[in-house]
Amino acid sequence: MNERSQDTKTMASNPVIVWFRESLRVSDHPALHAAASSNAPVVCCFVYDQQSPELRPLGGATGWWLAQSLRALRAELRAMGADLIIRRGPADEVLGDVVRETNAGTVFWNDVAQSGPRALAERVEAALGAIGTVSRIFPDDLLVDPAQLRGKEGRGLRVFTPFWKRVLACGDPPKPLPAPARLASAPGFSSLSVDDLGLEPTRPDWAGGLRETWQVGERAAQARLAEFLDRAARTYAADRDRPDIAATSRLSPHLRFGEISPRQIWHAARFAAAEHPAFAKGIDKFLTELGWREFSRHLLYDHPDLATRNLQPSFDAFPWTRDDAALAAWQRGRTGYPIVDAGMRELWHTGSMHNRVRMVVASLLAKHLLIDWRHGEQWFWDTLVDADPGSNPASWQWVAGSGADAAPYFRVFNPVLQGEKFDPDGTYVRRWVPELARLPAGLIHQPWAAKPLELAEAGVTIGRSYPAPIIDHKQGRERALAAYASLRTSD
DNA sequence: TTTTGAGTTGTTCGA
DNA sequence: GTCGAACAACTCAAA
Repeated sequence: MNERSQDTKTMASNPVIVWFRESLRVSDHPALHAAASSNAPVVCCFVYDQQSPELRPLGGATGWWLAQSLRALRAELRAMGADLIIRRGPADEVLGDVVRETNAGTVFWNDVAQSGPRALAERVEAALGAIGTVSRIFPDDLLVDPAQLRGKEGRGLRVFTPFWKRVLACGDPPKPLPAPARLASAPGFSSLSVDDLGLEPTRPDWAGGLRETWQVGERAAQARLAEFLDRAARTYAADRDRPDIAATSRLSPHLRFGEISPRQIWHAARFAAAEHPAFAKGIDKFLTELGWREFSRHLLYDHPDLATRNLQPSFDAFPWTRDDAALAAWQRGRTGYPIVDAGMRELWHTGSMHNRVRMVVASLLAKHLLIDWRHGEQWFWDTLVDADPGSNPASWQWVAGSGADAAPYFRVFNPVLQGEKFDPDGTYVRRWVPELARLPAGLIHQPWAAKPLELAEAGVTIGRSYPAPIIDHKQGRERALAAYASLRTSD
């Protein structure tokens, strides 16, 4: 009886809309939670917007991930009694259409604390306001609001350690919200299918490796976090730099699309550290990595053009070279440096690369090859499933030396030493560069130094089955140091 | 306001 | 093999 009258009342009220942006999940989703609490029918809407100039277009790999993530979200919502309405077009126009179709009085969404997405959201809010619709916006994608974390002269902090101390001093972020048990659904509005968005490759189908590698979606993200905290967090501090060991959380693409929130990660990690004191060190280190994501997005908040402009203006005079052949060799994993080639091939196949190796490949491109970091950033943007608008450009600038708290110019990675130090048995290289698999560990990171007999036994011919180094390390290093020195004398 | 100390992730060289 | 110093100077944050 009660239920029935409740239903009648609910059906009578106008629906509300939840605009899904980056938070492709149902738990700890402030906008969805608030919409569900209103007891009105909920229309969940995703707008694929390639037209609004405020948004950076997705890369290929993130596009593929988005398609999988939308399917997972739609399944979650259907299990709760609602559907996901997918539309395409400029978000302000599309949401206006959906409001008119549904007669909704309120649109809820989670904030994305970046100037582009915020500018778009402001246009949406204005368009909705013009037709008498209320917008309700909730903080979501960061632990701390960048506007609340200011240094002198109102600027954002540009050194990581004080930044992270300030974030920690803010105390725990809000506790994660539960997923709504069920949603009062509004019936049948037209929707595109995920296939209609054309986010997935057909010919050639380059996504096979991505499908093999990843389980996409909120449930997979939660499972991965639980598994990491249960097992790998214990050794994380010691092993996180080892690409040959599965020591990292691999949560970054899930975070990128908000399949899991930073608050959920924070609280789960703190809980695990309290349960297992032996994990505390690893977990602190892990949370620091969450801090780098936070730091990068705060930088992006203050510097919307982070992906295109040097944070240190002195770098505008840097003598980058143009070398399309070298860039292509780097992209394809044919530089002749095994650790670099392994990383670039891992990237192409899986849409990801171990963090340590990202630094090595980036250093080779920007320093040995003197190729503008923006080319590397764009390649990563297109090929990484976790390509993040903050982390990706901030990290590239960090390696190149033009960024915040950046690596000093004289820090040029030696790809042989890095390989020997972090992939000591050559396991990682053997996996991704199979033509070198039969070389012994002592030679696998510098095959050109092997004796003819050793190469013959391993079936390797330098220059034929595997390239000679694209540039001699010592020579490349000296050239890089000279280029960086020119910045200081040029003004 | 001025001063002071510090700043994710390295490499090389020479003792 | 191991160890410490040099590799620069600057910007940043906080006392």
